[in-house]
Amino acid sequence: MSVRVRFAPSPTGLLHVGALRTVVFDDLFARKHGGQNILRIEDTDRTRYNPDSESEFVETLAWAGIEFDEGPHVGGPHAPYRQSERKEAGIYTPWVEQLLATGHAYRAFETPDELTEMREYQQINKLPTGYFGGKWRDATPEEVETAAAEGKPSVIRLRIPRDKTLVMDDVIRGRIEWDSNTIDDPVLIKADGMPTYHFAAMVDDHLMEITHVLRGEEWISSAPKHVALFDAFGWKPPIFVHCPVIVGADGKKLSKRHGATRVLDYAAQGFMPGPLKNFIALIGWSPGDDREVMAEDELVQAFALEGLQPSPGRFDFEKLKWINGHVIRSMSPEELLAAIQTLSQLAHAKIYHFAEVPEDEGGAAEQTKRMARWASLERLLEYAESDRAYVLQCIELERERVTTLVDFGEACEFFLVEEPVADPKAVEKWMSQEHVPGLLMTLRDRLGGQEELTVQECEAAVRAYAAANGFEKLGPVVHPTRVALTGKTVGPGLFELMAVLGPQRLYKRFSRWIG
RNA sequence: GGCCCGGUGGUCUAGCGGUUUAGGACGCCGCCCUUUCACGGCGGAAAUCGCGGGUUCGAAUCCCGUCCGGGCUACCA
Repeated sequence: MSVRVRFAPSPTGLLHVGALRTVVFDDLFARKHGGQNILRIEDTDRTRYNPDSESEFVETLAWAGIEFDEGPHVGGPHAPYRQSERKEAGIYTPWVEQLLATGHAYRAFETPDELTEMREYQQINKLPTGYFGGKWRDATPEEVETAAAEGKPSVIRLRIPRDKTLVMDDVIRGRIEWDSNTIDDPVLIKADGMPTYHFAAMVDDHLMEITHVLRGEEWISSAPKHVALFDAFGWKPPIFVHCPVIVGADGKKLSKRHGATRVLDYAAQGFMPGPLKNFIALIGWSPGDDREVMAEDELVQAFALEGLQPSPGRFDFEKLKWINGHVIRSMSPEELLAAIQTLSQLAHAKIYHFAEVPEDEGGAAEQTKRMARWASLERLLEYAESDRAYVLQCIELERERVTTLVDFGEACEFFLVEEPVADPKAVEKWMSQEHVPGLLMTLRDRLGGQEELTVQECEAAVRAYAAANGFEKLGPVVHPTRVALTGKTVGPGLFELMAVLGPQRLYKRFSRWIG
């Protein structure tokens, strides 16, 4: 039987990096085995439903380049793929009836208040909390009928068998056992008629012929309920793979405090899908050897459940930056320009850079910075429309000193503006020396009038000046020239940058500094 | 409180009883390259493998205990 996995998010909010990693594993695993990856929307909680959530998922997954073989947007043999729609279609009803008929499930008529009271009593008396079947688990059919006739709202619970050992074989951790007496009876159908996760997800996994369930380790605790459900139906459970969670720098669950958790925020900041997925896959998984930076195909080939790790991993932003920059350096200027263009079309990218920033994340100052970064990037793109070749050369020179796509905007800025803003410190340090006006004039006269320039010509001119004026080291010649041309003390090699700027820009920029 | 999961340098990890003076990567430090910053190269600091007991000729690797961290304990997923 071919491998079938599913990504089953609940549309309650954003798609965060932890969820992305789960899909990445699903995707890698399915592709490795030529199987199918299915998207299923678990929208059984009406109170937490967020109408924007599904489009967030779609946008994020599209950005990440993860495609599904079946799902709400591509259809498939097991449609519909939204649980609310499946409920409407009556898919769950016969299965509940079956459980009721076979005695594996029962109706319970407690009100929420009664349940709260019960839980408080259990906590005070240090008993395990949960519904272990007070009056309704063992109620007579007559009692149930009476309550139903009175129109009392009820839920349907699974009757967890007593005095049994419930077993789940987890691929990562092996066999895990529970004394069934410690497992309370889970609600299968809520009073509003909607199925719970416990019920809908398991029934759907069975109906959709899911072979492997990859989910977060926070699900381990409810796994015995799930295996009991499969037992009740007499179904063979899927293979469970409980992936370790990704935590923040403090070891706690990843949250806003550690920076972005929203995948689209990373996209907006100029991280590319390949490196992000690569990086994230390495938290909790390893190919078993020393490989780290891998191409998509290589990742697919290398992926194996055996490489999964049981312990939670931390999200190391520094390493993400490294891998993103590393991949940037392996790309051609054309590919980079295309990637920047794609980024500029990502709706969330612009939103991110203009959105108000909360005080604890930098506030207004940070927002101003982001807006400036975005403006620089747009300027780069705009310039590329009129002089694509020039922009490509700029990208090539800056490629090895950026870590994200967005960085290219500010990195290339001095190439693109008429008059680069000069860093006052740089000016103070290099421009007040006596020889500077003469130096700039010499270079301007020698290079500024040419048709075009090669790197060699630029280098020759600078070296000639140094030799003619008795400079043994190039520094005092190079630095002022760089400041005159770029306004900065850092950047690409001077000769390369001069050649790219070209004679006309050189002429203008030198002239600014000559009386 | 109960049940469950986890524990190799700061971080991600390799390791599955002996070839290990515990390997790689990020980060950090230094050197080299060099006109700067970076990239790249080289080198370094950094882990008594949570701790304590066993088992064994031999344990990070197996067993038990213990501590610490985390999850669940909802008519949420």
